[in-house]
Amino acid sequence: MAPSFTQLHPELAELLPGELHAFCTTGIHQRGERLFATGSKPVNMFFIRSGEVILERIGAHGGSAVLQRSRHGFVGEASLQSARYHCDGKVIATSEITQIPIAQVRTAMDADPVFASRWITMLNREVKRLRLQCERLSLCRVQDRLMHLLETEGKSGKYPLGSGLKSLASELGVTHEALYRCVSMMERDRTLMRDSGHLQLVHR
Amino acid sequence: MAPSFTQLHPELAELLPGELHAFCTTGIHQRGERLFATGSKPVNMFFIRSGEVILERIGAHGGSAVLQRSRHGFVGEASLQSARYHCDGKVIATSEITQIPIAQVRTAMDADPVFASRWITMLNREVKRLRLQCERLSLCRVQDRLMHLLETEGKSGKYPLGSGLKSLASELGVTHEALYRCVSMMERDRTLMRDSGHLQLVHR
DNA sequence: CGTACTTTTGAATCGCATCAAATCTGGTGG
DNA sequence: CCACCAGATTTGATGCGATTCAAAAGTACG
Repeated sequence: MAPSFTQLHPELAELLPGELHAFCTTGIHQRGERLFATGSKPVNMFFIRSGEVILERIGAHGGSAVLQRSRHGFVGEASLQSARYHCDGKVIATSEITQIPIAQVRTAMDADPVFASRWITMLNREVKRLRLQCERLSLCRVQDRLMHLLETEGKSGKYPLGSGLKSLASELGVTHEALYRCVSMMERDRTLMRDSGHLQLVHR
Repeated sequence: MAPSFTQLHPELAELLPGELHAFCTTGIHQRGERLFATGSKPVNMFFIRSGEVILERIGAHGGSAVLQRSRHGFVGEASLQSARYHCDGKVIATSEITQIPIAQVRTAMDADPVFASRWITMLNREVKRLRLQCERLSLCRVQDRLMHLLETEGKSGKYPLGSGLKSLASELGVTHEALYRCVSMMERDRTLMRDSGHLQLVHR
């Protein structure tokens, strides 16, 4: 990871007050890298410009669950006021990621009400997205979950795949075999189209 | 619903700055009442002192999904900056609920950085709870979901039931039959104890 | 060209949804 | 007080769909 002084992503630049920009460092992270580990003390928060990162929790029985899969936006933003991380942050595709020191963010937020308000807006969005994800996971069949995803997260049914269907499967909480079968069945039904890196829902 | 001027719940009184207290009204709501409906404009947010409320989304195909089941704390807090509700708020057990006008909250938050900071703390907690719920719903078997709930939400494995197992079932995203069977099986296994209104996980 | 990973297909099994029906419960009105 | 009703609880039978295990083929990358 080589920190550089690239221009901040517009979305991030707009959210963060100017005096924080200098504290941000942007770098390339490779697949397999861990941004943070369960139990460690949060120092930075992360903003994904491109690539793919998952939040993963390792259960007592060894099994792992993906809490979130993110290809753009904040990761670990809830660590703002946490003493410890409650999950792992893992890079699963080469990613361009901006690090922002938490302490500075906290200071700036206490001083700048407008910044705090924007931050609350972002958290509200996140809460809604998570509620939708819960709704999705409460669906029984794989096809229902996939269609729910395409309808709620996609743009008019079009949804960009990150690093393949396998990672999507874990986000949907199903095995990759089940998702592969579901996709190919929907393609045969002409309910779904798959072109390079995209899923497109076909309304009929 | 008869608004009264009861003392605010301590948790709420601590969160809200003093000048907002006067705008809060607390009342009793009966089962079946709707606090708000999908598509309507948010005017109040709600704090549950006791009882039980669910956030429910009605799907296009008519099926319903419970986004959240709450017996204490805020409901509809993400509506702070929303133009419309994206789900229904339904009372499913006689509840004591405090209403707080959103406009006043917004005003107070812009003026009071400490209040904004406390609000962010609350939202961060909510985000974490939702991530745990997603993790839970990504588990395959009913028993795994139930144990996950008892381990993460309960106090040393003890978890209070609200209005029965049926409502718990919908929170876990399974049919009530499956949950009933799972509970009675775990009781036979001596993995779980059920006394009046409580589930207690037995570690062995 | 070999290695690691994804994608794909197959077969067997298991757990849950579904449909059905009986019992139990608390609360309401006669 | 009792009959009655709505909803919760419980048990049973059946079928579907996903998991699981296995294996082969495709693909990216050093």
